[in-house]
Amino acid sequence: MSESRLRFAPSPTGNLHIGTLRTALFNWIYAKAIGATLVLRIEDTDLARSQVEFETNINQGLDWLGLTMDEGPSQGGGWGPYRQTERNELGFYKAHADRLLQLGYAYHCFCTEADLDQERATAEAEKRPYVYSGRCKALSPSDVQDKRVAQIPFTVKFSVPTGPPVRVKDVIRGDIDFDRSLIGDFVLVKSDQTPSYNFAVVVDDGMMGITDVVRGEDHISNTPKQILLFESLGYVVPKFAHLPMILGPDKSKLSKRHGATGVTEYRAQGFLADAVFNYLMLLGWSSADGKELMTRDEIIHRFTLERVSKSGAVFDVAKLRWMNGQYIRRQTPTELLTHVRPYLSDRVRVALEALGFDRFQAAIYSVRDNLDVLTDCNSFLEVYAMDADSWIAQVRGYSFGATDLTAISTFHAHVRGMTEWTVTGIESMIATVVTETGLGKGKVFKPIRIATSGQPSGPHLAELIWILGQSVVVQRMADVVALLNSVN
RNA sequence: GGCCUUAUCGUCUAGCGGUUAGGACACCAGGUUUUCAUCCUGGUAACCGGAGUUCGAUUCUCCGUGGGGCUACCA
Repeated sequence: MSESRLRFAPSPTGNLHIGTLRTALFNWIYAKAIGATLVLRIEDTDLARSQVEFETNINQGLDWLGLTMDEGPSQGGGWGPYRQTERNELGFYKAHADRLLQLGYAYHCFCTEADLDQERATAEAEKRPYVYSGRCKALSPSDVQDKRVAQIPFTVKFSVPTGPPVRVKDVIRGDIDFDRSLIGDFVLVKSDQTPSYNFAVVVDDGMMGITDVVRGEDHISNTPKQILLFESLGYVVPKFAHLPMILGPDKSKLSKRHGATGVTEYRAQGFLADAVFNYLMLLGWSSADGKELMTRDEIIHRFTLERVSKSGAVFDVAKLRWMNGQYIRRQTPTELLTHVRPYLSDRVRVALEALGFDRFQAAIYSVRDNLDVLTDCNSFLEVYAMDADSWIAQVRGYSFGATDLTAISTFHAHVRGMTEWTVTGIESMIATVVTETGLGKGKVFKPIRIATSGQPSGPHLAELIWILGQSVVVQRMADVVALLNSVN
């Protein structure tokens, strides 16, 4: 049993994003691969943007993908609470800030936003990189006391100690050095007395015993700050692994302007959780044996951080759709029915349910090769849902020739006389029609297909006829024969 | 602007000094199928540029160039 503890730490400031989900996925897989505990921590310190509904959405997304968490707000665990607002109420961050203040690693800063803007503007005018001047560090204890008594708003800032470059040891990217003089003193506690992101992360990772941090590449430049904090606080610095970014077609960070980014949207479009899971794993990681279609277990057994790539990956919906189709085709009739059912339009669903369970299931299974996403199902299932009026209207649209009439009437005679209604029976019956009429396959199948379904293409003909049912087919053939005779 | 990072077919990627540079998606062409689709077979298509190291660089080093991220009292 490994002592490793990983964490997935989303902030509920929006619906679960596909990129965030990817991070969760890699954490989950890695946790399974090394037998680690995976913690869900809700980073809701941004009071203005955090909302409960987003946390709900995140949980739903994780559930959908089957990304179970070992500890978290709803799972509980011995290292809670798991929401930063709750941890703040317990004074965790305040205690750590006080400790840093006492140790001299932090100081009170009374600079206003305007002060800081000015510093920034000056730096820019002088074309020199901006770092906070640290002027409040020079305040004497009595000055600080006076300002606090006067209730002047303040932040607590970390005083970056001088020293050699901070080295981030990244499992995926190797060592990355950062010059401390360029880091600049940064905010630990905001003026509303909530912790800043970098501070909260370190306090929580430290307190929760996190050993491995797997997160997006966009956090790399935060890492030196966090390392400094871990060290100042006396916590063991965890191992870091920064995942490459997921990009839009224009190669910039995947965002809303590229289209759907919400996990919920992909579910709504009819993507299967397994397909999304598999596809997302292939964005920035590949198995040593080159296999692409893999079950979760197969991925777990093959996964290593060493095989994660370093460059960003463009999200390609076309490949996701292909993969989804592959997963759809691997479903059993029962599984497919379960997955397709929620996507059926009311009209199609009612019509199909009227066929009885067996034919309902068979109807859905008969169109599986046509589906890329589940929402495609309605258009392909339309043949089964067509009422007599629209069927006859379709049939009238075609001009049948003499051989067509022969094929249809011969078929009519046989189908009427069938005593056992099975797909194989229908297949051999159609074969009989072919030999009996002496017409080629094409000259028989096509008119029969149009006469029975009103469509020039669709599911396998014998299956189609079986699902439509004997009475419907016989009735339709009688109607078509009558129609054609009246026209001639 | 500064810091960090990255660079193989259009896209996802394999490659870890010597390969006909491989696979997948997409695309194109055949085939199977009563039809659409599926499926099968084949094809087009890539090492960003320049120096260096080396007998030999896609691979190692440096410099460019392109891309990306960060640069907040957002996470």
